[in-house]
Amino acid sequence: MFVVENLYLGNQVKDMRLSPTLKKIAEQLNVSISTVSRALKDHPDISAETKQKVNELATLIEYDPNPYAVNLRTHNNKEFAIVVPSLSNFFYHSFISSIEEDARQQGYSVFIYRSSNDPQIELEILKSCRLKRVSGVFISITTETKDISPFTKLDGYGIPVIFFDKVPSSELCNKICVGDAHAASLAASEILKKGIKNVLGIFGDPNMSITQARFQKFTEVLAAGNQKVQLKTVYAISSEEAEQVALAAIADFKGEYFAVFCMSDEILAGVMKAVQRKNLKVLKDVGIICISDGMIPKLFYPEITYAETSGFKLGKLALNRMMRCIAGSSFAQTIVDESRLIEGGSI
Amino acid sequence: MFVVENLYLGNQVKDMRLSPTLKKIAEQLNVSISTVSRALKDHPDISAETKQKVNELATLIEYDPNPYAVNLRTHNNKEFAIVVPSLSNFFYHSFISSIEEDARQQGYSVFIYRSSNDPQIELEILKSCRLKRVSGVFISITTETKDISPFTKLDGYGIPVIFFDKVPSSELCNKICVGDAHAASLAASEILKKGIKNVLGIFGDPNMSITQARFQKFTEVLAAGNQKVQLKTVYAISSEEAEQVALAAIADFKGEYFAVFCMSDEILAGVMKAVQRKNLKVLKDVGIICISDGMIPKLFYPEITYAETSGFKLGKLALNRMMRCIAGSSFAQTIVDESRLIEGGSI
DNA sequence: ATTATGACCGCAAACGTTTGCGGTAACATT
DNA sequence: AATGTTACCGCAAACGTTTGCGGTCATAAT
Repeated sequence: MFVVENLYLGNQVKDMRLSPTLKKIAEQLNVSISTVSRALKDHPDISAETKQKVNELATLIEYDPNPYAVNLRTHNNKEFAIVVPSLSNFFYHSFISSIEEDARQQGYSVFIYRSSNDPQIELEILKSCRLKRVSGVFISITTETKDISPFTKLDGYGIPVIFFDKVPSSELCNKICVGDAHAASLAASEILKKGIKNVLGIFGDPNMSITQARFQKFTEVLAAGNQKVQLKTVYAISSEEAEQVALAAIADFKGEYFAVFCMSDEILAGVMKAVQRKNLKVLKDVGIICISDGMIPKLFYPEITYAETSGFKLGKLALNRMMRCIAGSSFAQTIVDESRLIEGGSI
Repeated sequence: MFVVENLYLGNQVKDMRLSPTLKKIAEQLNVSISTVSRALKDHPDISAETKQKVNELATLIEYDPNPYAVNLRTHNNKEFAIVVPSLSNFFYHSFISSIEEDARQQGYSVFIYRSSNDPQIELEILKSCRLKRVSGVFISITTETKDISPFTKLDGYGIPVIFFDKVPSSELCNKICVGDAHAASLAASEILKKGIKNVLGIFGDPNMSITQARFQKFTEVLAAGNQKVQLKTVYAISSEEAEQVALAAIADFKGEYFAVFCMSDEILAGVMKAVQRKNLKVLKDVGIICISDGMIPKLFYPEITYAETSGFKLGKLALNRMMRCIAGSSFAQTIVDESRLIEGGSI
């Protein structure tokens, strides 16, 4: 690391304090502040002539209302908060990206908060949201979050809370989630369709509801098929563990064809490393299928077939729901985004 | 997608308006608002007894100052803005993550804005930052941004602007950037060290300064080596293009060993697809080296050797610099984070 | 000539803080 | 007894808006 110190910037601290205000416009034009305020919002009480004068001066000096003053009066700002356990995850990125895009178009800004999967931090963040009187909160809760009363409390304050991805089990809240069961069943069906005999299913943290849902449906669909499939399931809570599991399986199956189902990108990453390490040819030596947002699967050749869980789509759905809530809807809705199978040629 | 409508939430809109304020505490305790305000900030003028009463009631009714009122008075909020061209990029994620982490600890919140690489949107975002009177802005500018006066204007308003990653060429601003030249030279040196004869260098958009810096240094170092290396350089502006280029090269070299230098993750992704498609063994048949944040290289086996550009480290540096600016530093500093080589066994 | 009707505009309070300044009482100092 | 200190506290203005209400004119209706 190296540093270059450059020229002195001088003290041109043109203080914020002298930024354009209604008062300044009013003084300039010899009218009252209220008149200026009303003129700018095209109030019928103000004459066309005055409106014009005001607007001209306003654009000239680049007037813009002070959002803090406005909020103080109206209790109405245009800010959303998105709270996620972690940012190192492509799914959240696309979700955030999706929200940000639409929100900006509607004049909203978005705060990003990261709970680090710590319920304590999550609470602090919620508090911050309450204090800031954000217009709404999108949140994917931590795996440890048990008590959802802080969220309903926020809702009670008039701040809609939309849960997404990691959602509480309660039905008295707005939830937008990935169709875990559906995605798992898509993958399982695909395996059945290909008539594969040996299957290794690798799943994530068994304590997470998402894992349970995927596990349950995957095994169920596979069992319900009218073919005899040999299924082995394992939990792996990290990429490395997944790699180990896969290596062991490769040794076990000694040359026999088998398919691996990876519940998540993380697991897929580990599995693919094992596959490459053992120099197996995907599709020919081993079949791979996973549930993913779609970024990682596209890094390999052949691309990995996956049941898509689109953060982008989820974002659109969530914002939509949020807007309805703000508009006054008071139903608790659970929206499940069913996924579709994206064929990549890996199975 | 399917939807479940659930129970009616009722009209428990416990309006924000009746949230705890200084006034309410004051009335309860029969003291003045100023006394409450001062008691809460441990002002010496207030007696220990009063302080205690106030604090007790305050925590009881969960008082927290209204940030809008505070800002209106003090012109001082605790919010940073991060502006990036796109969010679909691991580097920015780790940068954001890094900033968010430290910022939160210091009581700051962070806004995320995405310019979509559109200078027009970028301007709007800057305006929004000005209106919100954020405490500081971290920005990676669009590739089209020519005029940096809007940024210096912000600085003039007392809002420090820290450029990162994609930075303007002007030296009158605070810049934190990746050591492009250094990273490129690390990669080139590694290639020389391994005594590789044939090299394919794939670079991104030739109009970007980052590309130019990397290209220039890479070729320079390679040429300066005292070995004869056969270097071919190509620009590829997408993952797909990179794949095509690599496929062509593989055909060209027909079995001869060569190394590929990938300027970015995107290019690496394309190249790796070509390698897998042609069933080449990395390290044995072909050497790979790249510049990366480190996520993608770790998805392969062997892991790809890369010169690290750490968004995480950059974030720390940037926040550090920001704090200094807020504290009053008025030097324009350019900080370059030199990268280090992470050996992955791919070359 | 008086009254009603609009059209247009300003007063002032309120939102919830912060803070300079001034005030009061009690106590210590001459 | 007059003065100086000290410890505590409140007044009021200010930050920049929004908005109900009332006011002033000129013009139209009676």
